[in-house]
This record gives sequence, structure tokens and C-alpha cells, in this order.
Amino acid sequence: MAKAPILTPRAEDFPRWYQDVLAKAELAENGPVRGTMVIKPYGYGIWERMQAEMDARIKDAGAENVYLPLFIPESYLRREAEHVEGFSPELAVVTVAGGKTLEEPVVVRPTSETVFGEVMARWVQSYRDLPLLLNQWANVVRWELRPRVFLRTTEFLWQEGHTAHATRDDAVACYLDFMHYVLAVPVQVGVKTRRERFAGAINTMTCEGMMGDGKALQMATSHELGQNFAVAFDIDYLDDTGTRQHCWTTSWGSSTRMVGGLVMCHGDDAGLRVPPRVAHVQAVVLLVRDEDGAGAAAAALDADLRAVGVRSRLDAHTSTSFGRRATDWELKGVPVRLEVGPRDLAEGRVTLVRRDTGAKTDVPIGGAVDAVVRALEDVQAGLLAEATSRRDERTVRVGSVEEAIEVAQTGFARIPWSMLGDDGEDRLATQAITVRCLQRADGSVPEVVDGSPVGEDLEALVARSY
RNA sequence: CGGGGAGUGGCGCAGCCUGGUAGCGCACCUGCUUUGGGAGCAGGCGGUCGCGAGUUCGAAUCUCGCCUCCCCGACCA
Repeated sequence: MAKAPILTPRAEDFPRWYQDVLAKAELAENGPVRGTMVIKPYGYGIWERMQAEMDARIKDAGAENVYLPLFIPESYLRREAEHVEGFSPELAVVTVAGGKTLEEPVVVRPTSETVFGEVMARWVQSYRDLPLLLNQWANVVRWELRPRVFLRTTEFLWQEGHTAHATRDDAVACYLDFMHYVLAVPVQVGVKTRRERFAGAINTMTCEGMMGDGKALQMATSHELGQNFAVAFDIDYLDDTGTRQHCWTTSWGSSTRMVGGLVMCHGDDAGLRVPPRVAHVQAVVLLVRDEDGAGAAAAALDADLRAVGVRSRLDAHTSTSFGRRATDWELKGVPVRLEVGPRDLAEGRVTLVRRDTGAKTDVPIGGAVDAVVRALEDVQAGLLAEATSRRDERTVRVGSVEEAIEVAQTGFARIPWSMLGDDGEDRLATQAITVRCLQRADGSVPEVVDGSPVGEDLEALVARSY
């Protein structure tokens, strides 16, 4: 008799499946205030891995970490007209504190361009101070009407980089490598259209990933702020001729939304599948029954794995049935599982199970550690390959807005930008479809001049999105 | 803000119409038997039924008021 599925099948109701995975894999739950989330140890462990990998890349790119305040004077936001206009609907504002009504309300940061602007204005005096490359890890608050855990929460954790340059300069491009190499999510990099641009930027670039249901998720962004914030906050320097100049600034961010993207990109009907490089538990040694020395053998394998740097965990909770524990680790998406029981030991072997394919193989106990290390590499590559082929199969080049709407029901449509334009964007919007980004025909990022991407071969990547 | 629902052990729900000992599933605790794919049986812990007033001998249930939350319609990591 077939048992009821543990999770809602993805094909039946994808959003419900997503909720089920968050609960069953113990990633997060809702907080007491609508839109807030409690990130549980297993979910936070994944975020910590993301932070470690991102932080290393940010530092490689030359940026240093700082911490700026959570509270921002309301007047700061008003200094950049587009910025305040864009963010005001989602601001949380403190008007009472210390038992008194504040003379000037204080805003809980929705992002920190304004405080960075004020700080940079003081720190930058000379062209010798440039470029100034800063980053901070922080929480931010944007009051959400339609929250979804990890994907769109009122408070979220992120990394925000802020840089100042003497000339218009490239933003840091470490996201692509991180998404591809660590998260195994093949992202499309392009520029946002005017209407999707960050409030106050002259150009916004985005990394768009395709989820398991063909919808898009913006997984990171980077903004060229031009001289807008430099003018508003007097971020000036003296150049080598002694002339006062405005800086050019950028900002770029990635957030806990990536955890949601990870779930929706790699999860299957049996639960989460975590790519080994971002897995906080890479392998679990699952003791079947503690008989005939199986317990000692399992503990030894776990220790051997950790000795070679595999993030391994021993599950010797034999008071819980084997099947239950196997299912739970599958829900959590641990990439590789080693099953150790008396039956295996009698034959001098253990059972290795790959989470991505479900394939089971018997390996000699002496070669188990090497087999796990190899399997981790295979799972990493397998997940990337699977996500890439899905993206490629579901990305279709079209020649009309009607076709684009059709294709966007199941994936991404590529349509010549000249065929779409502002009117086309309106037509798509009525179907809940948006232009995710603009690219050149070869998929490269176009140049942006005076706020508009240029090139004869511009294409719009359109899709439904989260 | 406009339309539709719901508030009952930790979670998911029934009971309300027709007032009378507060119930079920999951989870949790104890014991025994189990353990190679979601264990079984037995016994247990846990709830001033969203808040306030009213009707009544008696209110989860009927009446009135209030509060909160959820679902569907414009922008954002």
C-alpha cells in the first residue's frame, strides 16, 4: 500500500511544497510578527556557509567589513529624492523611544546607502582615498504586505557592499562565481529595465535564477548609483590637480533570500537537496542497528570523514527506526549518506547513498572515506547539471509578445527588446510577467549609457517571478 | 483600503445548528516488543474554548460589542 507523501508533490502545488520543505527540513518558521521568521539551526547553518563563501569572495575583491547603525535619521533618506520615494511605502519608523516622542523620527534601515553616503563623505578627502570598498553584514527591514519565508520577509539578513570611485567603475562581480560554484545555481546576469531599477540608481544589474517550477528569482543585485548619492551626501575628493570632484558610488547585495532560492532550485519531491559546498552537513553516517560492532565502526567512519575535512555527522539514535531517520536526512537534503549495519560489516562494506540521484552503492569499508569525497564532488556537479539543463530547456527565444506570454508560463522567454519596449512591459504585467533583465543576444551584460542599455541585439528575458 | 474565511492542549482540526462531564489526529512522556525505508501495543501529561458584557439554574455552543489572524487584487534583496 502506498503511503501518503510526506510533502505535497511539487507538480501539485509548488508553493505548498515549499512550505512543507521549510517545516520538515527544519529550516525556519514564522515569527510572532507577520513577515518575520525564526531561522532554525539547520537553516542557519546553511546561511552561515553562504556567508563564509561570500565573505571570502568579497574580501578577495578588496572590500573590508564595517558595521553601520540600524537606525537612520529620517532626514537622511529624504536627501535623495528617488531613494525616499522608492522606499517610503515599506519603511518602519520609530517615533517613540525612551518613553518620549522623538523630535526627529528614526527609520529602521531598509538598506544603508544613505548612512554609507554620510560616512564616505567624511572618510574620502583625496583621490588617494579611492577607491573605498566597504561591506557590511546586517539585518534590514522592509515592511512586506505579502511575506514568504526567506523569499520576502519583513526583516532579512544580508550583505551590502558600498563603494566609492574616482570614475565610473565596474561593480564587484563575485556573485556569479558564488552562485555557480557554491550554490550550483546557473544564474542569468543582466541589467534591469528602468521600472525595475533600484531607487536612486542609474543602473541595476541582477542575477536571476530559475526555480524548479520555471519561475525566476532575483538572487542578488548590484547598482551603479552614478553621482546621485555623491551629490546628495557631498562625497567629494580633490583630484591630483587640486580640483574638487564628486565620487561615483556603487552598492550590491545578497540576502537570506538565497536560502529560499536554494530550496526551490534544487529541492525534489523527497525534500531539500543541498549542494555539498554550501551544505553545513555534507555527510551523515547512519547507524542501522548497534550490533556486532556496527556502532563503533560508524563512529570511526564519522571521525575519519571529519579528519579529512568532510562536514560529517553521526546518527546513532537507534531508538528511532531506521526508515524514519533515513527519511528525515533525505528531507534535510544531506548530500551523501553512509549506512552502517551489522549486515554491511559482515561483508566488510558500507552502503553509500547519493541524495541527488538516490543511487545506492556498496563500498569497501576501507575505501568509504574516498568514496564519500568523490560522491560529494559528483553531487555538486550533478545538481548544477540538472539545474542548468532545466534552465536551458525552459528558456525559449520568441518573436512576439504573445509567444513570450505563452513561454513564460513554464520558464523564461527571450524576446528582442526592440519588440517589447515600455508598452510590451505593460502587456506582460497584466499576466504577472516581468522583464527579469536585459542581455545581449549572446547572454552577456550590455553597456548602459545615460541610464539606458545600448546595443542593436538587446534581448529581454521575461518570466513570472517570486 | 475593497471582497471571502477563521479564532478550541505545541501543531492540525471536530464539537456550536438543537446550551448540560471539552474531544480526535500528530507531537510529547513511561513501559514492553521492535529497528536494512515514515514502527506497534498499552498507559499517561497537557486546554480559564480570542477578549468583554448580556441571556440562563447552567454558555465553546445563544445575543451584542471589541480584538486578532489568514486567503485573493499595485512596488521591492
